[in-house]
Amino acid sequence: MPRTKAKAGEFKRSPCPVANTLDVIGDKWSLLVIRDLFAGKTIYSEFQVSPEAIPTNILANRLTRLIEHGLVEKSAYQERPVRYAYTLTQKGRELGPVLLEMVKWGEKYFPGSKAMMKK
Amino acid sequence: MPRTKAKAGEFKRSPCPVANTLDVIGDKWSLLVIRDLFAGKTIYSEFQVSPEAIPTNILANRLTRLIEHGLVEKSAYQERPVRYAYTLTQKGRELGPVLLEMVKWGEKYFPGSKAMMKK
DNA sequence: TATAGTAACTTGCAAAAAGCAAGTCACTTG
DNA sequence: CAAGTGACTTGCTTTTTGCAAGTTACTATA
Repeated sequence: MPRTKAKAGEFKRSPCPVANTLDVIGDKWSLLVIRDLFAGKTIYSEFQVSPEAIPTNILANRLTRLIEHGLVEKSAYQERPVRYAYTLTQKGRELGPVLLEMVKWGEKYFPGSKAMMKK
Repeated sequence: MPRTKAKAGEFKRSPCPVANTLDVIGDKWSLLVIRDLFAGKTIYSEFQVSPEAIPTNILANRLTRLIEHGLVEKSAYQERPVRYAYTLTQKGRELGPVLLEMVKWGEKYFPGSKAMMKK
């Protein structure tokens, strides 16, 4: 029997804001999806063609997780066939500074790497 | 046959600084160890008593990874018995701003969470 | 109308990483 | 010399990843 699905934020492993933040975005992929959203990408296939080549099942999983945590919204932008656009919520956009600091650090310590983020 | 051990930074999944940064600290635990180092912790047992209760094998693994990536240094601070102190390198300390932004975001979106980081 | 194509996922399964408990090693202390 | 302690390591089960193939709902073409 699968265990009961936990709602976003229901369990906390600690009272530390860093730990709580990591429980939402602490993995190899979530912040890359958010980076793409900042870069203006909105549809499934756009995320797939990023240079890191995220596996499709992981992408689907991360998008629903980000929605559950309230960082991303999904809305149909056309019918027949229905197509969805993913966009950042205010909560998601407020991760911009985190991303920005990672860009700075990454550009400094991985020479040759270069951000392509929109502001 | 186990595959050849990759040196830190040898392979890159993309030219993006965010992706490269995540390859170093993109998991649930690494930044918590770094947080503890910022908080002044230096020895193994101190990291273990943090509220998140990191499993001992994961702690050992993360410390060596952080050393391999040049974010942390290990030095004996006493002989008989030999005891080691872990400290941040300059490269590691420069992750401070990333941590700081996570603290801000976490404090905003996880009411009740409160940072205990030293500056 | 049948055939092919496409976007957006879902499913199945093997491999890698995480997590828990117990064990080891080098000492120190009573 | 028996017990204790800090710092890990090992073994094993569970969970998460990652790859590939399959599915669904349409559209476009012959």
